[in-house]
Parts: sequence; structure tokens; C-alpha cells
Amino acid sequence: MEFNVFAKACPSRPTLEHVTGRWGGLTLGVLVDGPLRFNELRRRVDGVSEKMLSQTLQALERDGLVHREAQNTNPPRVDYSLTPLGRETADRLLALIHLLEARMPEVLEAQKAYDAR
Amino acid sequence: MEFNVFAKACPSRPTLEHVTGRWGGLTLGVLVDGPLRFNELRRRVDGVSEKMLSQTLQALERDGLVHREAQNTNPPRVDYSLTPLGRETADRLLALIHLLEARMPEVLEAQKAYDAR
DNA sequence: CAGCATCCTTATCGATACTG
DNA sequence: CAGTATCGATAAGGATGCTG
Repeated sequence: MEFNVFAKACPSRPTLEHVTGRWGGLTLGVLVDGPLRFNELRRRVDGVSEKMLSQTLQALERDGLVHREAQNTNPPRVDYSLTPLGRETADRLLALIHLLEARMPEVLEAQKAYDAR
Repeated sequence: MEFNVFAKACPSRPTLEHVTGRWGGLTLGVLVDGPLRFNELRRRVDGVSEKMLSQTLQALERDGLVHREAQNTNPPRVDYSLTPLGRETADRLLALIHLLEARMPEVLEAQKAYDAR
């Protein structure tokens, strides 16, 4: 079977959107450093709301990229971690993120030039 | 200077969003094969509307990832191509896309398992 | 702590019509 | 051909209150 994200109806496209979406990428990104709990994640992914983080984690879990482990204690404790596939995905994502971060001076330069026209 | 996409106000975050956004990534992805004209792009990025493609291209051009070359002929002809930075970015993006496409069976499997609970 | 439910505001998007 | 302008539907997102 062939998958192609460039095709409108390909099932790979929703998954790509989860991974590259506003919060999906950042969530995967912070999880490469190891498992994190819900509120820990919230703090690291600066700006994400409870609701969005929750939704994002569910989508990533459903895609098999994130593993959710709930301990039935009081207070409750839930650990989120990357699956093997999640880690591979996150690695590629971080390669992109690091490139962009490193080249931001160039980007800002281009923006200034564009706006000056 | 330090850039960090995980920080809410970092200027790198909008750029990451342009690159990983719904249409930005696909647009960069098809441009790796060489320069394309507007309507050619529209056809290849299946599902994108005129408006979204236009906006996407402007954002990518402003970030210095895409080069726009307009010829003042009649009918008009405009070629879009990747800048060197755009190409490096697209390469990383494609690495991610190809990984996901290759592993979609695994993803679909995980989704089925998730939904069955 | 780790969420879900609800409401409400805002941005996104697509469709349509139009221009140089 | 390569767009821009405008509008209405829809979805994303934030704030708040509540639960086990």
C-alpha cells in the first residue's frame, strides 16, 4: 500500500497534522528528554492550555506516538512518554527545529528586507 | 542570541508554524522537485485553496524560505522556488514525511487498537 | 494531580466573484 | 495566469468551573 501526504484524502495527512500541528510538534519535542507528567508538560510547552494539551496527547496516543501510563494512586499520577516510533518522529522533528533555531538570524534578516519593500 | 521554539514569545515559533503548518510543509515539500508556477503548485498540493496557497507562499517568502520570481509578461508568469535555507528546511521536513508515510501501517494499527478500547 | 464539560470568542478556511 | 477582496461557515482556542 502506498501513502502520500500530498493527496487530500490520504490517512497519513491527519497524522502529519498531529505531528506538525501547533502543539503536537512541541509536545513530541519536549518528550525526547524522557517521560513527563501532565502538568510538567504544560510548563515546558509554554503557552499551551490544559484543553489543547489534553487533545494533543490523545491524538498522539491514538497514532501510536505517545504512550500514556496512569497510576491509580491518590493523588493520580500519569506519565507520558514516547513510543519507539514517537522517538523516531521526534528526532526528525528536532532536526528541523534545531535548523530553524540556528538560522533565525537569517530569517529575521529576510523578514526585515521583505517588510522594507 | 538564543532562540527557543518552546518559549511562547520566541520569534522562531511563528516561523516554525509557517513551516509545519497545514499547507506550509506540503508547499515546501513539492518545491524540492524544482521551481513551480502558482497553478502548478495548486494542483500538486491537493486540497489547498487559492487563498491559502497565496497566504502560505507570502509567509514563506517573508521568512526567506521561498523565492518568488515574477515575469512581467502577458499572460503573467510567476515562478516559485526554494532558497538555500528553504531547501535545507524542506529536506528535514521530507525526512519526517517519509518516515511517517513508511510507518503508516503501524499508525493505523495503533489507531484501531485505541478505538477498540 | 489530571483531567472533562461547557460556554464563548476569535481565527481559519473555503467558496465565490472580480482584476490586471 | 496569478492573484486580491469579501463573506459566511466552521473549527480552533481560551476561560471557567467541576470531578475522582
